Formats: sequence, structure tokens, C-alpha cells
Amino acid sequence: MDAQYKPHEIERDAQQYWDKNQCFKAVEDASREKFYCLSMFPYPSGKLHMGHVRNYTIGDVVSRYQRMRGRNVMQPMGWDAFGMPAENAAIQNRVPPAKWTYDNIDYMRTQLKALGFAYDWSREFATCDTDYYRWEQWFFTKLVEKGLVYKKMSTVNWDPVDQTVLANEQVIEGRGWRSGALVERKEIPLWFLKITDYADELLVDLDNIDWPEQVKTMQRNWIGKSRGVELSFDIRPQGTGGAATEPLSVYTTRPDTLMGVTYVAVAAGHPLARAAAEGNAELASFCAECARGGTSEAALATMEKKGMPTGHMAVHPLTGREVPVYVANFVLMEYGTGAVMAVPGHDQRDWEFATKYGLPIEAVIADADGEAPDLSAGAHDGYGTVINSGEYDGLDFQAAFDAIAARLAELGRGEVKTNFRLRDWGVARQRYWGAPIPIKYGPEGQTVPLSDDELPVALPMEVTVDASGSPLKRMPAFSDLGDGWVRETDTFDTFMESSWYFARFCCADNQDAMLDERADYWLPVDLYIGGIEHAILHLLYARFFTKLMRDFGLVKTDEPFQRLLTQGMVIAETFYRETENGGKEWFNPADVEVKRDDKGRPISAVLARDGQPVVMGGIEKMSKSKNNGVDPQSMIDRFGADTVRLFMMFAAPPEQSLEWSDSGVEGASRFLKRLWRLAAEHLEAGQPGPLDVDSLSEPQRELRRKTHETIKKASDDIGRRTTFNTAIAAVMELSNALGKFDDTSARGLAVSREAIEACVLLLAPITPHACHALWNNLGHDEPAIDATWPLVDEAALARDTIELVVQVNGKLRARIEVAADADKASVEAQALAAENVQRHTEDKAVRKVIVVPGKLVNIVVA
RNA sequence: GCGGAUGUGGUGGAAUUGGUAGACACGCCAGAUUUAGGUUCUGGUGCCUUCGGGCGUGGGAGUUCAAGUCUCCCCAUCCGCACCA
Repeated sequence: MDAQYKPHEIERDAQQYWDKNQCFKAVEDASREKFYCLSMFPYPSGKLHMGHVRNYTIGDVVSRYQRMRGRNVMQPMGWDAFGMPAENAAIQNRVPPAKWTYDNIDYMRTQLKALGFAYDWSREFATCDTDYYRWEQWFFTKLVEKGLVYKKMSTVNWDPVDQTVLANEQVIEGRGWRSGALVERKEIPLWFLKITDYADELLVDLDNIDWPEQVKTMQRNWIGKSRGVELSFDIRPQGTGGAATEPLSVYTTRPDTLMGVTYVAVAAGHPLARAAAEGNAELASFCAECARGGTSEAALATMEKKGMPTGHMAVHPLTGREVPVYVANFVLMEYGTGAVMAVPGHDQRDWEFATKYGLPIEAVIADADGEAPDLSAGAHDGYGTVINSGEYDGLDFQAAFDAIAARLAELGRGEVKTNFRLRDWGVARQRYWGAPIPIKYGPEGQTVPLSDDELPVALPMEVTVDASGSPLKRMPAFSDLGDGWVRETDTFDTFMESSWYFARFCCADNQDAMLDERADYWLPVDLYIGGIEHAILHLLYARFFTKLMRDFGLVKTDEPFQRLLTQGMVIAETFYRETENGGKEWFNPADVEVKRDDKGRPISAVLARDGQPVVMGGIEKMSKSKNNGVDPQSMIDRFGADTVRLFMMFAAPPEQSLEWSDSGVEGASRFLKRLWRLAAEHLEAGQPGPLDVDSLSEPQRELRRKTHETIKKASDDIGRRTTFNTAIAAVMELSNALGKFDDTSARGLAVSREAIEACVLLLAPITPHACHALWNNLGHDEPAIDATWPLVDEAALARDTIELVVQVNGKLRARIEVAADADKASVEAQALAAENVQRHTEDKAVRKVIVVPGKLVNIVVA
């Protein structure tokens, strides 16, 4: 074999072999156990970034491992191709979004191929292909027929200058990102999917999937099932007029604090606020002010809380006491009833509002000592015994909840109600680059889903996009259907496409149906891999969509993703210089030289091309804005795909963030060279004899034990724990041991052959090209991808003696060598006899000896 | 603001079930080879030390024979928050 490791030749040859033999084409086979491995498909933004490389390498390692374990593996790839960046690029470069998108896909596909991922490319599609989204349109019309879709008024960010709807991302500190205008909240009619109909099932089924506990917790909290009471306050209008007003309905999970209500607050858009604002110019202007700012929950939760009295009073349903009704900017019409009751004594936000406007703050829940809490510095928001509440005094939370709820029900003023925080899914977007919503409107105001023969609604591809919103709204050729009928010009949220793509991969070539029986073979996805940032929205919508498809008979599975691996971010050092106008100019790490002190600590950095200093800005997520992205392509060109893959898997466990390190990559490259040389030298040394395990020397037995320990650990690390970094470390240990083993006898070569083959096979999923070549060089005709994952020989693991640690009062004092089958008494005796143990115990009384078999002995003295 | 996570040598990380803290790698130091530089190889490397040992896993308390790991409080950083994908 070639003594030198030449990654680019090796990788080209291996990829050609896989390609020519269609090694990764997945075929349904009911007699074999399947494994569907899926990584979140990329948005084709231009070129691959390191986050993609990490994501897809993890998926590829698991796929190749499962294949070697004998599973029928399917690993597909496609493109999440609709979205805003294509429109932004169109505005900037005057290139149609479709061309921009398909060009990016072509480039990124070549990059994925260069990394050697074991994809079944015959299943590839982009979500902007009409053949894909036509089925989404079709399914939507079926959901309309089933009553799972409705239209209602909803709040959006409105840019009053550009006259367009803005995404939350496009609202920067309350202003439109292009115009700089103060953003307003505007109500427009939008299409919704009834995800809340499935809230309970989405909650309960979390118990049946193997997801990280924190992701399940996030989803549970997002769904937010709560038990509370919906109750109503009569309204007593103040001043002249005094027309009868509807009772004000509110929901609370803390009816035990009902006696502590000192005011109620309504949204600016609430009918009560609108009525009160008539003839009250000051209140009307306040209500208008409340419409300012973005719609995101974070923006609402962190803005300054403001309110104004309506002048109306609300009548407490139990005491008859009158409390003021305020309009407040933090209460939103869309959430719950658009009104809240306020208990400033026991809710911090209510406390702050009450303090600001001089409203009473009353204690109705005792503190931990059973005393009235001190409310001078803040609210007491825990649970406790009810006080200052008349007949309810002395009750605990549950008893007070039940008693007050029962009383309200008796009075016809309220009832116990289960609520969800989850809101229905608004799927309409006022944008061009998305799947058109298949609805038409008639001359008499009819709203009709398109029939099957009117589908698909193809998105026109030749368009000019500018900042003034979707071109579909200005294209009669698209929207005007004649006879007074018009098409809906809104498009779907791109989460719609990503909510079912995993199912379409099972049968992407079907032109006559959305899905077929092949989906039943492959689904659910056995392992789904992607960024933690998708922990809630994408994953929840995909779960919801799966249940919709199931209820429509399209799939049999309840859940789309049986196991989930959420990968961490790829981060890197940032460098910048202050510019004259006070901004920052960011420099790519590739263009910067870092100076270090004698401990290797970075102390300063200079720009390579001018030698002048730059500021080290800290380690952050790789991004365009901080210019700290490392281009995967340049790394592949320099070191080869295997080195990049190896570094990515070795530098951190998959769920943690991964810091990019140039010297770390060099280390990975060095290891592959060493492994290659080890194999070459081994082959050079001659032919191994038969592996006669019963007549090995002690060093031979030792290397053989190391080989099988490594197989055991690496298999568990890759298969069960998905900690690829520790699997690689274990193989490195084995290769280090092999490097020190210089026995070139026929028997010695047999042992080292077994060790080196284990290294090659254990690394085959991670560095598949190098292992493909090494496996051939080691004399195998079958390709490494078809080799069987190595098995542990338990007999090789056996030891005659083991080392135990001896502690005195928990401190390490000695190590003793004991027979592997030694009993407790002899271990104790040997531990107490150890020289250093004697010294630490001689003038003290031994109180207790703890023996942990196989691990340690702890001697407790006083 | 709310929800979820993370924090260990100079650096990335390991320690899987409460049981030897620092595997593996990077960096650094010393030596060898080659030498234009790099490469390659060998050894050393948590901190302090009176060389007995002591200290040490963001900070503070607690449980235990034993705590990186469990409990409570605090600090810092990151992710998500429904129209970014």
C-alpha cells in the first residue's frame, strides 16, 4: 500500500465507488429491520456552513453505523427552499428568488457530495418544487373540509412607511429594519390551523418518544395546560351615558387570591376599552399608543408597562366591592379573554403596575410562617394559606380553589376551566416566495377551497421583487379568476413544508398521491438530528402535522420522530476594529494572527495583511454578522473531508456547542496520517499467523484486551450514547497502544492485525473514505460499508488481578493489586496492610471500612 | 419578563449508576531527527509545597464514609418566545 496518506485521491476513489455501485440507495424490504436516519434539511442560503457539516456528519455516522449493524438504512436529503432570504436576495441582486434558490441548491449539493455523506440522492426534492407543495395545498383543502382550518383577525407588525407586514425578525427595537419607521400592531384576517384541538394529545404523547428531557419539558411548558377558573365581573359604567355593558370575563389559575383583586385590566382593543374611549380623547390616544411596537412576546414582556383608567368600575363577584378597570398595553386581545384580574399582593407584574399607579396592594396569602407577608418591596407569589378572605381564611391552595370555584359556579359567575397556553397556528404569510394558499373568494363573499382539479396552484416564477411587498398582490394574471372570483394571494408559512417533508422522502417519486404504503415501512424516523433552536416550533408543528395525516389515513404512526438528538452550535473567536463612525468592522479568523503567552494563552491579535492590532471580541456562534464563519470548503480543500468530519465529531459531544480550532483540525489530520502509517508499517512487517488466543504472551494478551475494551466502549458510545468524541478517544488510545507494540512475530502480527482492523471498522462511520481504502489495503474484497461491526470477545476482557484504590477518610493513600476474585475480608486486610495506609491509621481507631467491589476501599478513622 | 440549558487545567473536553478529578486531543517546555521553515519521534506538563503533604470542578451553604455528580441560594453565559429558518 501507499505509505503516504493522500486524502484527496482516497476520497475521490471512495466516492466514485459508492456512486457507481449505488451503495446508499434505500429499498423497502419487509424482511429486514429498517432504520430511517434524518438530519434537518438545510435552507439553501448559498453555501454550507459548519453547523450543516456538524449536523450532517452526526447523521452520517449513525447511518453508517446502523448499516454495519445490519439495518436497512434510509438517509435522504432535500431542501427547505421557501423563505424570506430568497426575497431579500432578489431585492438586492435583482435575481428572481427561484433562480437564486436553485443555483444555491446546485452548489450546496456538490459540497454535500464532497463530504461523502451516505445519502440516497434519488429521493431528493426541494420544497419549492410544485410536485412537493401541490400535496400540501391538496391536504390543506381537505383540512378545510374537516373544519380544522379557519380565518380570523390577527395582529401583525405593520410598517407604516413601506406599507408591508414585517416578520418579528425585521422589527429592530420597535422599528422597521428597512424604513426605520415605528412599527404598529395591525389586525388583518389570516388563516389558522386548529392545533389546539390536538393540545392534549401533543402533551400526552411526549411520554412515548425518546427525546431529551429538556426538549420535552420545553414543549410541555409551551403547550401550557393549566386548570383555572373563568369568571366574570359586572361592569358599572361611570359618568354620563351609563349604557349597560357586558360582564367582563377573565381567566385565572389562582382563584385562591380572588379576594386580593384590586383592579382589572383590559386590552386596548377590548370592546370595553373601545366603548370607554369614545368621547374620552385622552383614553383614545392612549389606546392608539398601545398599538405601537412589535408583536413578539419578548417585546411585550419587556416593554414598560403602561395603563390608564377607563373610568368604569368592575364589581367583585363575591364581595360586591368595586375596583377600577384599566386599559393596559401588556394585555392583548388575542390571548385568552383580552382581560385580566390583578392581584398585586401576589403577582409581581401586578405589584409593579399597582405601585406605579397608586393602586391598593392587599395580602390574601400567608407566607411560610403563616404570617401576613411584607409586601412593601414586592409581591409574595408562592402558594400558602388564605388570609383576609372572610369565610375562606385558613384554607390551603387546593381547598380555597375548590371552595371559591364552587361559590362562583353557584352564583353563575364562573366555572372551572382547563386552558392551554398553546395558540392556533397562523399559517398565512403576506409574502411571495412560498406555497400559494389554495383558496378562492367569490363575488358574494364566498370563501371556497380549490377542488382537486384546480390544483396545484403554481407559484409564478418570473417576477420582480421589491420592498413593497408580495408581487402576487399586483399580478391579476395570478389572482383574477374571472366572473368576480379572485385567488388568495397569501402564501403558507414555511413551517408547513418542513412539517411533513420527512414523510414525503419515503415516496418522493409518487406523482399520484401525497404518500403511499412505503411511508408505513419507513416511518417513524428512528433518529432525527438538528439544532436545539428548533426544540419547540418546528418539532411541535411536525408532530401536529403527523397526527393530522394519521387522522386522514395517510400514515399509521402517531409521532414523526422516535428519537431526537439536538446538536449544539458551532462557535468561533471574533475579531474587530472600531470604525470612525463608532461601528465595528469584523474580521474573519482566517485573516487574523493570534499572539499567545508562554502558556499558550491568547493575549493579542493582528490582522495578517497589515500587521495592525485587532480587538478579540469573544467566542460567538458562527455568523455572517460577526464574520467569524469558517468556510467548510476551504477546510475540505486543505485537509480532506475525513479530517473535517473527524474534528467535528471529536471536538465536543454532539449536544454541546463546538468551538472551532485550527490546531484541533491539524490534530485530527495528524491522527489520520498516523493511523495510515501504522497500517502501512504493519503490512510491511510481514504476514500474520493464525490468532491462537490460548497461547498469547502477556503483552499480546494486553493488546488484545485493549482491542476488545475499545470495541465495547466505542460501540456503546456510538450506538447508545451518541458521544462520538469519547468513541474516537478510545480508538486513539488503542492506536497509541498499537504504536508501542513492536512484536513482529507471526503471533504478534495476528494480534496487531486484529487491533488495526478494529480501529478501521470502528472509525469507518466517522472517516469513511480513509477506512474504505485501509480496509481494501488490509486485504478485504468487500467494501468497508458492507463489513460487519466488530464483536466483543468477552474472554479477551478477563483479568487475573485488578487494581484497587485505598482511601483513608476519603483521601487517596494507596493502590493495591488484588486477585480479581478476592473476597471482602482479604481485600480489607490487604488495604490495611499497605504501607502508606499504615502511616495514616497507626495512632487512630478504625471506625469503619467500606469496600466497593472492583473500585476502592475507604477506611474511616477517628 | 417567561421557559430551557451550560459553567471542570493555559485550551477543547473525559469522569456513563454518588466511588481514583483531568482520559483523549490541542497548546506549551525539554530532547532527538531533519533542517530554510514545517514535518516526524521521545519525555514532561492542574496549582501550591518545608517533598510529609495541602488545595482544586463558576460562588456560597448543606446531605454523605465518599460530591464535578444529590439539595438549597446566588452569579455569569447561551438557546427559544409563535411572521428567521
